[in-house]
Amino acid sequence: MSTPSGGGAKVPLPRAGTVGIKHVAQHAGVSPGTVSNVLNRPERVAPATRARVERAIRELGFVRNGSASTLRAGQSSSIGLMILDLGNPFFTDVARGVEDVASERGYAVILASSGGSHDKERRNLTVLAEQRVRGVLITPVDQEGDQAELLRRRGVAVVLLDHPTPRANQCSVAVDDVAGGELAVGHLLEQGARDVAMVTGPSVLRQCADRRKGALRALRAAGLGRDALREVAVPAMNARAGQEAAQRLLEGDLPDAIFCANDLLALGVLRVLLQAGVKVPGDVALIGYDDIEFTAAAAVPLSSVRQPTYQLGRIATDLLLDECDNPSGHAHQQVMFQPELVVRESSRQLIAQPEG
Amino acid sequence: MSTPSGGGAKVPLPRAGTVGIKHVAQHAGVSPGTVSNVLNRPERVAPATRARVERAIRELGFVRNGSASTLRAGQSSSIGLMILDLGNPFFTDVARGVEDVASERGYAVILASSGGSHDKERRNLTVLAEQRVRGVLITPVDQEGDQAELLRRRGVAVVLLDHPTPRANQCSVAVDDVAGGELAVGHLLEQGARDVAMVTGPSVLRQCADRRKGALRALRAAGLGRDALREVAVPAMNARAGQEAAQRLLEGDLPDAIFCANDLLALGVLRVLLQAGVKVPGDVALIGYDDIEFTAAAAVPLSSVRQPTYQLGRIATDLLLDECDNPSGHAHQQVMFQPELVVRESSRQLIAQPEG
DNA sequence: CGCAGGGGTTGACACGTTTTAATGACTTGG
DNA sequence: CCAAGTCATTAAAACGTGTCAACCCCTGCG
Repeated sequence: MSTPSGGGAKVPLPRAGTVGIKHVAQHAGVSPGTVSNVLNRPERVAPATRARVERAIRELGFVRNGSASTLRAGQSSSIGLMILDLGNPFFTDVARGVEDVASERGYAVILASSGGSHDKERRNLTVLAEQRVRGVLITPVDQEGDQAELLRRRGVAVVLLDHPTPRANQCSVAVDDVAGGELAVGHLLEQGARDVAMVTGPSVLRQCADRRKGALRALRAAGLGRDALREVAVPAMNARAGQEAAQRLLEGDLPDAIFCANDLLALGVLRVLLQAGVKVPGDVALIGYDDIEFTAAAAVPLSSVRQPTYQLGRIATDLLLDECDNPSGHAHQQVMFQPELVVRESSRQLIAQPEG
Repeated sequence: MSTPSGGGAKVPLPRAGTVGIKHVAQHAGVSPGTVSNVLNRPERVAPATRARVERAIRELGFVRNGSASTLRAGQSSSIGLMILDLGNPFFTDVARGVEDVASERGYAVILASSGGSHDKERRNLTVLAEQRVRGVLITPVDQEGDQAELLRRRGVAVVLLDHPTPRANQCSVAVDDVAGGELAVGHLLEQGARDVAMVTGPSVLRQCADRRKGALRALRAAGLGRDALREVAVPAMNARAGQEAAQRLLEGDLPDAIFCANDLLALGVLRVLLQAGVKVPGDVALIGYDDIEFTAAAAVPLSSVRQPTYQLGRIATDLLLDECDNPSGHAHQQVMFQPELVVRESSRQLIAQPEG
């Protein structure tokens, strides 16, 4: 009974993994169509038949061939998620939000990271397009190339993630980085800083450009010119790059305060400053961006700008799947969150200092 | 010329994204077989023909249908990577190694995270199996269920990642966690600790169990019984869980030293201890595990146990792809790395203390 | 001039699933 | 007891690509 090879096997079972719907059908004594029904509309199959088919599936170790389903259906039931950097907790938090919602709504997520490279972005998007994903969530490397536009023309739903757009023909979810930059630097100025440095990543990254714009705006509001902002650009957005930036700053006169375009940079900067005997915030105030989990546990608890990270992922995915499930009746939305200043020890001082 | 709808379109072009090899063939005035050749064996096609086809591909915005290819080929050219926790830098570092090698060798990576849940692990593996991935790299949730075994039976190559195996019928890449636990606790004892606590995650996790085993071994070697080890088990392996563990420890007498099963836990513990006014390492020595980037920048630079993370990913992927590309002539290997103790401030003291 | 050989191209089929229209069995009401 | 349904199941036709044997045409050699 339990020997699958027993029943007059007209179709011999090749290596496992090649068991198809037909084999199951034969084993259960039904037609392939019925097996398909068991898999996709179980309620249309008589209970007895269904049980027989399900047993055959178990016994043969059948696994549905997703390629064939997708081919037949014309589209898969997965979405692509393209982020900038796997090593940045900001993005992995976003990814958690995406996965949770997708899973709730019966979609699988294909996660890919561009690492900030146009080339990798393009290659990964090609793979996603070939997989006929239902839609794509993307944090683009920059405004230009606009790979996303190509996808949208091909009928793939696209939602921009952590990237606002003025265009009304697509969804986007973002946090106001200009406001965030203004918050951060405004706070530093309030604390008495007059000579502010900004450590920033590649200027093609919108996040960097916008946060810088906000920083300049804060300076202007305080009656300072843009020369008041010393800029240190590094080629990446991780702690190592932050260390490099700090070393460069140590070569000259130190500023009053440093605004880092993200927390990873800030952690790197902090480390080098402390090693060099610079007191934070005594000698230099420091603030980062993203408020990742580790900032609170840093050598000096780091001030930062908080974003609704997990929510960002959730909402973007909701928008995307709404568009997928109901392409015609979908109204594109551009969602913009406001960031929140989180003040910790690293930037508390200056004017308050004289007392001690 | 440039109007695709121009040439006596027998096959009308439906919505973009539905452009198939046939449309391209017609547009270029060749047969579908030739287009396929251009895509897969360009050298067999005459240069002039190839150019014509490539132009048609560009003009029509053709994108190969991966499902159809995979269906026809019987297997895809992607591999699955199943990790325990997206939020742990250890795993994202591993993932970087995997992606780099896979990309070098022409494979795509489908990244999935089980989050330590059997259920999610099983669901994700099912998706991977349905996608007919060439192979799977997996850090299993625990030894039991052995979902990986099922995959292997179905003819999918499987390499265990960060998980050793005694079985000779499969590849595995791991770091000796027992040795790591012994290193960590041995170090704490050398520093004069006598009352050691271990903060650990779910005991089903092999990493936790092995590191604990190593810890006990170190105690035994020092002539101490296993009661010398106070254990605090928390349900997750992140900073929040670490905070919870520290709060529990604060309710009773504090130990001399704390060994955390990973750095995220250690960062959480550190934070709560410092907030409670406990001096680290003055009152309590602390050591973590994994040596993630943030440990060095922590409030008190954290001692840890370093693993060759990126290499782990690279080597595992090499093994997997060797097996995929040459299934018959492949010799299974069980690779085991040795961890390395990294001593920083958080565990330096005790016996040296009396001097100051 | 005829023929062998080979490079270039073609056409048809197979991959495994889903779907649709049609078939068969079985129930119900007249 | 038959007609008209209802419900469960089936057979066959797609989806888009890759492969393979067959075919055509041109060149070079006898």
